[in-house]
Amino acid sequence: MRSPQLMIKPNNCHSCRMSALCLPLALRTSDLDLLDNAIKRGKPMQKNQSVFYAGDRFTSVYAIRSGAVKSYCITDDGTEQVTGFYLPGEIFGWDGIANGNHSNHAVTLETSALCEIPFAQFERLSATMPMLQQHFMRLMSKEISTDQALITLLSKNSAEERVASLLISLSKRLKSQHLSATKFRLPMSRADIGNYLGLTVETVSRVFSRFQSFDLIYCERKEIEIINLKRLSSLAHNAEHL
Amino acid sequence: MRSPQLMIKPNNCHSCRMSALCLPLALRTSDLDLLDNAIKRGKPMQKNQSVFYAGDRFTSVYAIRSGAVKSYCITDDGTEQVTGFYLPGEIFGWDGIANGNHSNHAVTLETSALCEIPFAQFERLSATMPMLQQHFMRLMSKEISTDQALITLLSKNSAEERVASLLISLSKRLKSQHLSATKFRLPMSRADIGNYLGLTVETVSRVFSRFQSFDLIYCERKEIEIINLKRLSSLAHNAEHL
DNA sequence: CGTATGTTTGACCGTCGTCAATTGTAGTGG
DNA sequence: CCACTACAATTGACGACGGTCAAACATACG
Repeated sequence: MRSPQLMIKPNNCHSCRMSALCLPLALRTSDLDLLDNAIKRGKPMQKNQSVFYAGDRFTSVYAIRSGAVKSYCITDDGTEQVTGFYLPGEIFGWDGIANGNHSNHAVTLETSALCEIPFAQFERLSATMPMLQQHFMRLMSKEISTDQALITLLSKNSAEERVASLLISLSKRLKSQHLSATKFRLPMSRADIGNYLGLTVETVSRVFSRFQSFDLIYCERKEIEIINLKRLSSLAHNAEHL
Repeated sequence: MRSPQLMIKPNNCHSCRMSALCLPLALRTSDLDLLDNAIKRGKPMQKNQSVFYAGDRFTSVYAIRSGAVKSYCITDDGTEQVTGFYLPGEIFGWDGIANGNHSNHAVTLETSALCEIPFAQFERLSATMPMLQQHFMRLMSKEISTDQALITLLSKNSAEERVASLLISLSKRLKSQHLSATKFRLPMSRADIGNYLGLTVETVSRVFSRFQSFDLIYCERKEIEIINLKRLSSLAHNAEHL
């Protein structure tokens, strides 16, 4: 079941092609070694596995090497609220630095390989490495930007604009990882998309159908191809920071 | 024009009744002095004054002593998006730690007194004061929680639930500052409320009218009194972290 | 006092949610 | 390997919530 690429494991942060994302650039080589020892690598997980639960003690953040993860929480009335999708090269798990407990659940959407980055190590290292601390604040700040982009999306945009924005966001993020920007597999279900975008499954499905009839995209279940990136982008006003 | 209470200026952080919110509790007295010198106090501002603009170099965060502030940004299509309301005792201006520039505008909603807290000082002090750094991360993390609560509100809740949530949120925050939880003045316009909650002015107005006809609230323009806090709270599922 | 702005209310309509039925897909065990 | 089941996705019919447009009204400010 494990795909072969999961076996490609860089044995340290030096050789990992994602280190630029996970780690501050200005890190001295000696410091990188320190960090390198702290990180728990590997952890190949199959679909629908929990990375952490809401309420769990916050100990680490996680970088995605391959696969995809969604974060969500359960609202007071017991319904699920998807709070984010995370792709290769991205870090998640910031929630709950505040009170020491995760406020979100995190589950894999497909078979995934993660790096666990223990936070205690970071705090210790931060004392001597101001860059590290700054880097983390930037990552948190980026999370805030993303959330605010989503807020704008939800309060101002139509169903079509929301779906277009998500597709463009995924496309851009994949491209930044040197993957195809126009042809990819959606890791999440229509229900997850709808939940994230504040729409019902039915509406999401209808929008996909409409996009297809307009030759904006071609899609077959989760495989998707963006035919007219330009026009799709013009619908996606708020995808920049999503 | 300046209200008398603006003249009540604590001349240092020690005597400020809000220091518990602005500053980490574990700060040693000597450290507090250092910080105290860094903070620019006073700055009484009248209504509709900009605290900072989007794009401004990020230099400080701000604590509200009295008055109220809204933050907002201009989306790609040129429309305003209100991103937050800030009340006495609260800190705003975190946005743009990421890239060194504010991503939001901030304006006073009424005559206000602010404390400007230069960030450079904090970064310098952080080296020797781990608590300070941790405190700041917590505050940022709180911002993330708030945003996610708003996302849930926007994607799952009706107009009535959204308005009720905002009212309850304001009520709780005022109460935490030892102000009345049931009778207060809304610092923002209906338009701002609608913008923040993803509703039109007309809808907000209608909801207010409906709440009034159900004897949940009594309101006359911006003066508001919560008559039935219990029932209003039951409508506000997602006000906890707002 | 007059104008600009904010607020309320009404009538109408469109988008999206709800309910329901159908089809397609993936995973399981005989 | 195929049948069976569970689940995901699609499509249609209908209705409600909230947006749009318009007008009246109240309030703040010069």
